Amino acid sequence: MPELPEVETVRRGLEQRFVGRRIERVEVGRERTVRRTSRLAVIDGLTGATAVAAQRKGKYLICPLDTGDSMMIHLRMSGRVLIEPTASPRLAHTHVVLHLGGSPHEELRFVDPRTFGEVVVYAPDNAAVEMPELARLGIDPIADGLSRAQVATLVRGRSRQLKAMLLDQSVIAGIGNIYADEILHAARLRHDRLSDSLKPAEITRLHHAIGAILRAAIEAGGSTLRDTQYVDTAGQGGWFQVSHRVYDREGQPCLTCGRSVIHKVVAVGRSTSFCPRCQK
DNA sequence: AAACAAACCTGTGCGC
DNA sequence: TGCGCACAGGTTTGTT
Repeated sequence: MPELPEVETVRRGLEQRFVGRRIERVEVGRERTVRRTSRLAVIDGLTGATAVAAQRKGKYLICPLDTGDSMMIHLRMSGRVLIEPTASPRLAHTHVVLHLGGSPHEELRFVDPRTFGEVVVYAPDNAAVEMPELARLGIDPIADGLSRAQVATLVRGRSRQLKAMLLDQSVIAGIGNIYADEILHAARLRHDRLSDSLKPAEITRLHHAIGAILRAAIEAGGSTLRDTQYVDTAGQGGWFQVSHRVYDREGQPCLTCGRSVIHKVVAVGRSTSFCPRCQK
């Protein structure tokens, strides 16, 4: 599912192929995708506008517009942003279409089978009211940078299970289930270790793992799993899944030590995979 | 403060 | 082969 590396890959696609192109016409199919505001608000807010940048905060995509408003897109679990030729057939569950100016004739398509995703047009000056969750986001390890000292502060300031802490967007923004498991494996730490129990060397490993895993995943264009349909704006999948060392590898040998990878459902009902030998 | 559950959806993959 | 059902997951909200 789209987490920081996947969303960052989409952001780069928007930067290259969406920013600077006037939105000539807007179609909103399913109202649920624009439930935050309304069909009319999104059509009015985007028609004639041009995105001046493509930004990312955690898993949120934000495009400031030349009108002064901003467009927010969240992919949630099954959302996709595709930029495709106007003449090409649209996928099922295409809920929002932005016809782009210039050539070639292309349109931005928001596709989302499970309809958890959102497209919002809001006024940045009023973000505290219209997009309150943005203000609650914690540090983005890539966009903001995350120092070892900051990680030390985060883990010492609370007594939480590490996986729950990594998944908490108000602590660190952008990590989801896949990268939480991969980061913890790389750091050789169990998901249920309490944050305030980490020794200095373990904090160092956690800090390093967060940056290393996320950067490698971005480099690989994210993870495309067999059951998910994550693709970038050009419709291409990522390939970081071939580098997963524990996620979705239940019963297979740990690539570090050979011990069978364990799978269990932990807090928040999230499936979790880890190596019982490498991770302590 | 932290853990836990439920809710929102629908395509997929499994067991029978 | 066909059917039904558990499952997947990001985030918010409410409860323990």
